[in-house]
Amino acid sequence: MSKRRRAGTEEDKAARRAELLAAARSVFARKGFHGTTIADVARGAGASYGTVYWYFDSKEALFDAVVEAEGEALQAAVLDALAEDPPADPDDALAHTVQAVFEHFGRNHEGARLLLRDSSRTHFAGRFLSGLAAIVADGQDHGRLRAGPPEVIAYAFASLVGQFVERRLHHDDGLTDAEAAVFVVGTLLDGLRAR
Amino acid sequence: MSKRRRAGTEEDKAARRAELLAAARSVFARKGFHGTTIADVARGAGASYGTVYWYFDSKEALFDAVVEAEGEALQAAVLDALAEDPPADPDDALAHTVQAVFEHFGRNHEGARLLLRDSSRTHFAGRFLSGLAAIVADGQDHGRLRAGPPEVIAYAFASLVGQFVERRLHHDDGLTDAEAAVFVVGTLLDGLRAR
Amino acid sequence: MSKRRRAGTEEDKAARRAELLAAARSVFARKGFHGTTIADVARGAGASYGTVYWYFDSKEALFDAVVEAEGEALQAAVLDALAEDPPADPDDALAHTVQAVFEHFGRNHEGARLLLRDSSRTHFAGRFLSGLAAIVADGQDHGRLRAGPPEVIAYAFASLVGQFVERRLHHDDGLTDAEAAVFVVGTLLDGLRAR
Amino acid sequence: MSKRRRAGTEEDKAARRAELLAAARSVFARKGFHGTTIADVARGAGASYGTVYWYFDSKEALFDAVVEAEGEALQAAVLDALAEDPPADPDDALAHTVQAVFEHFGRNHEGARLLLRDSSRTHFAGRFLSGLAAIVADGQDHGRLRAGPPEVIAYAFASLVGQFVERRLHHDDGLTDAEAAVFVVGTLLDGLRAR
DNA sequence: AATGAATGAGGATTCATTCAT
DNA sequence: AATGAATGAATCCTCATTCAT
Repeated sequence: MSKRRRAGTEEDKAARRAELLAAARSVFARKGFHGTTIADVARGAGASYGTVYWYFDSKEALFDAVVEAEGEALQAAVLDALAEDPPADPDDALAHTVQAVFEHFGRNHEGARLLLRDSSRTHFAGRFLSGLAAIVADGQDHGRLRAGPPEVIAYAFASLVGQFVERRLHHDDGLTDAEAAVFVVGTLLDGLRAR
Repeated sequence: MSKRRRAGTEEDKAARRAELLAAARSVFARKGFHGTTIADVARGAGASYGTVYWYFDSKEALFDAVVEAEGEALQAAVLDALAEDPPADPDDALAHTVQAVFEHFGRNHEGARLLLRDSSRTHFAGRFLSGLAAIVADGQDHGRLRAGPPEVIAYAFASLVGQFVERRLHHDDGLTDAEAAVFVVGTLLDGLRAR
Repeated sequence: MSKRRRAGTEEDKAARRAELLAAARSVFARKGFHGTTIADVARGAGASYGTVYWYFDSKEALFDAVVEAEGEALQAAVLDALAEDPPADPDDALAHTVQAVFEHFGRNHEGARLLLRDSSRTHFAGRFLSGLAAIVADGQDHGRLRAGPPEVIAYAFASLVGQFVERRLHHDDGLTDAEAAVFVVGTLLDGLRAR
Repeated sequence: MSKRRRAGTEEDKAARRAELLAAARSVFARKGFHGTTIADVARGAGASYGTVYWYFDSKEALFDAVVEAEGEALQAAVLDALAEDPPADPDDALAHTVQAVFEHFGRNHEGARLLLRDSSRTHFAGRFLSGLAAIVADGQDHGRLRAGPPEVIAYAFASLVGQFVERRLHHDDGLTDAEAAVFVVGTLLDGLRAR
């Protein structure tokens, strides 16, 4: 009578987890953490109420897993982009990275929303910053970037990226994100290169 | 069990409202919209449960009133600062404004949190942006600011301000906000001024 | 500052009570007992919150007073009608009475609703029944009405009246209440007169 | 503190729903819609607070379900009675039907109260009237019933039934409902048959 | 007499989480 | 593994009533 799913090998288990994660991703992105109920997620995954708790300890843990995965996807996207079109010099790396992030989020609104709303919960920036700071430091050492605390500069770029992505999620008017991004980030870079 | 408060003249009423607002401000800043309960606010104001509803129609309305007040405080702070130390030329105005915002939030962490967390609810940025955009446009007309869409540039500054204020709320390490702000905003300005 | 009403002679006091009663009547008729709040009544009377409690002990007492007044108005209307057009013989009295009730409620929808909705609270019928039963008994003694318990017969008439008035409150289609009433009550009378 | 109930097969689920419905029926009948709390119902069913909401969407929905069931029970009772003792001729059908209703409610005070109090909420009459009107029309066509709008006549009978049932709920003095009903409805019928 | 602020006990509803099956 | 019924704490909001002024 009850719609049990197939018995389940190891892969099945992983697949089920992935389904739940996907459903959660979609709902969290759409409704935010507080607006999402476990029931939403279960329904979205075609799973049953308690199943969510078989795979995740709590709503919190589920959210964290979703954000974790999203962060990894972003990182992979950036690495891919850099591998495909390697930056010529250190401070080019900064521009390329930022560009890659914009592009990733341009293709992936759900991910963007996920990492940016409930930001007090995601601490997304943190993950991203150290990498960016390293790039900045490298640019300062070997490129033409002005001196200054790398984490602060990295934070500035991350902020611009985050906010411009968010901007795109809200109004679609005016110039594209991509264009806005190029302009603003370029301007900040110019400032850094100045003198 | 409970002592009734003085019945109240007009001033008393305003005072009571202010007390509730202050309590709400504090709790909302600390716990966010969802994390805050009406009971928290009432307790914080030394008032009784239903009293909150005598002064405000709903939790939502209370939150809006708090945010509204906070926005006005910010605006006043900026105007004061500009009046006290009038900018010499148009693109100085931009720097002064941004500086004033940083300083206001530096003195007023609660306000910062209020306007920045639950940002999807506050729509704080919106109010701020048009003013900033006007300043940018002016700087482009009469100052030395590079051409480019003023709203986008304004958005960039607002983003930096917002994120750096938020940054300060989280980690107190490294250089001061003020310093960070001066550095980053200065850098962006330099970029704008660059040829 | 506070909009005190004129100081108040005895008549003023009575007038105030009447205002409150009128407001209450209107609101209770429209929203029923549970749907009505003291605030509604106060607002309707242009009075202040606590004033209601100066004149009435409780919501319940207020409601009772309204119903009481309404019952008296009905009684007066019926007496008036009978005085103006005195029934020729005892079982005519029954028809006239019922007719008068219909007409009164036809002119006075609010009153009808008041006495008929929340009927478990109004016990309206009770007041009306004894009078009606007396008329029936008289009709049995001196008219052509069939034998049978007068209270039961009275109750039957009251029921028909009440329900047909209520019917009118709900749908305005088909034949008029007056017509329907004449028909049905006439039919019942015919039955009573039969053999 | 609380023992969880058996988890439940399909039948268990239906049984639980039935328990809740029964409890609700009893409480609603006793206290009316407004007087009933969800907690009352839960307690009455030996269930927990939220369980009510597992089976019903809202208090309103619960009430509707109760009324629905009650209406069906009445209908079934009438059909049974007519099947068991088929009316000889068309206007007998009217008497039998009315009689069956009286008897059903005589056995089932809770049901009566349910369908008659909060009547603005139950719209019970509506369901009943069309059937009755058909019977009346038939009686006019093939029986000895006087001409006149069938819905109005049906409404009259329904009113009498309803009010007499309600009467019995309030005072138990004098002659039985059954007797009263027979008398009054018989009288109305006599009127209809007259000439 | 009148006011209206203050109180606080409800009451409906939601939802994360548990657990028997 | 999976189900989904059961739980009950938590929360928003309403409103009759009181009472200091």
